[in-house]
Amino acid sequence: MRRNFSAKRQAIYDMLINRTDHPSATQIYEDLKEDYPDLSLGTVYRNISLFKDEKMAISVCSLNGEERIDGNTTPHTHLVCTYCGKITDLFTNDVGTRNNVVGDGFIIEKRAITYYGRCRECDNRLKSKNIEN
Amino acid sequence: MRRNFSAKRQAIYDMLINRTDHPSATQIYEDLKEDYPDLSLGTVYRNISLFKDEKMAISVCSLNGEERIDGNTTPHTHLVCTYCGKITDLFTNDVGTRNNVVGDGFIIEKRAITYYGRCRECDNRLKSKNIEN
DNA sequence: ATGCGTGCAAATTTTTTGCATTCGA
DNA sequence: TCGAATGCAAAAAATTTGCACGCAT
Repeated sequence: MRRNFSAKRQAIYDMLINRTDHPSATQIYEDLKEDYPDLSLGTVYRNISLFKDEKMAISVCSLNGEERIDGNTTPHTHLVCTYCGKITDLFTNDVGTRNNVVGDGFIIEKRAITYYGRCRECDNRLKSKNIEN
Repeated sequence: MRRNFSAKRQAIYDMLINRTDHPSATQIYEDLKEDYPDLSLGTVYRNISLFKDEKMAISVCSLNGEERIDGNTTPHTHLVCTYCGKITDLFTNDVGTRNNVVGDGFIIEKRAITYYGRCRECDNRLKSKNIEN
């Protein structure tokens, strides 16, 4: 399938890359409404889904019922403020961890490490499919 | 507010502790329906929300539109299979990372580190509130 | 008796989807 | 021109909430 990279798709992607707060679909929609008054929320969701499929974006977490998206797939750490909902990035050179304080004064209450991938069963299933086909 | 730990609340909590697959609200509901035919989905959501408030449970991630919950608040790593939706735990003694393979043959495609807590602004706000009151 | 916990159902919010139309290579 | 991308609105799915009733202390 040939793919067009439309102006709106580009704008949505730019937002994921340029905004530092890892917006939700609705936040992207609200923001782009100004420049693209005829933008549809469905389009935002459709493109986010596409970006995730193509590994151009990832889900950071679910916060207050909204999924938050990051267009930066470079390995880095996320700082999620559960009080105001702001999400920032922490790159290794920012690390100055003393007493659970990192980056620009962010206070860690909970650390989470999550690996996304495929379990042994799914890996086997995928392998055998490749052989059959 | 004094709190009763009702049979249903206990059953929901047990499910979060005993099930190893980190179920969603709907999954818990379906499962408990057998033993508690009059259970309400609202009750499951209300209790999950309560457990999160009291730090007895955490949100693992949002997978296929459903928030997945863990009642084990001990620090550990989550292995999320994005193919079948299974989520397992990895404790440090399981770690045998060679070539992105960990635990029981789980293949890592993406690593995510997330710190939950409070940003500097919110921390300041909370502090000054405590002084005022 | 008091008030927390729940069922039920409605309401709200988030996300997905079908279809006709528009857009872009 | 032709299929991809979108708008729109309806639908589906997930989550929250109001209210009256039940249950535990």
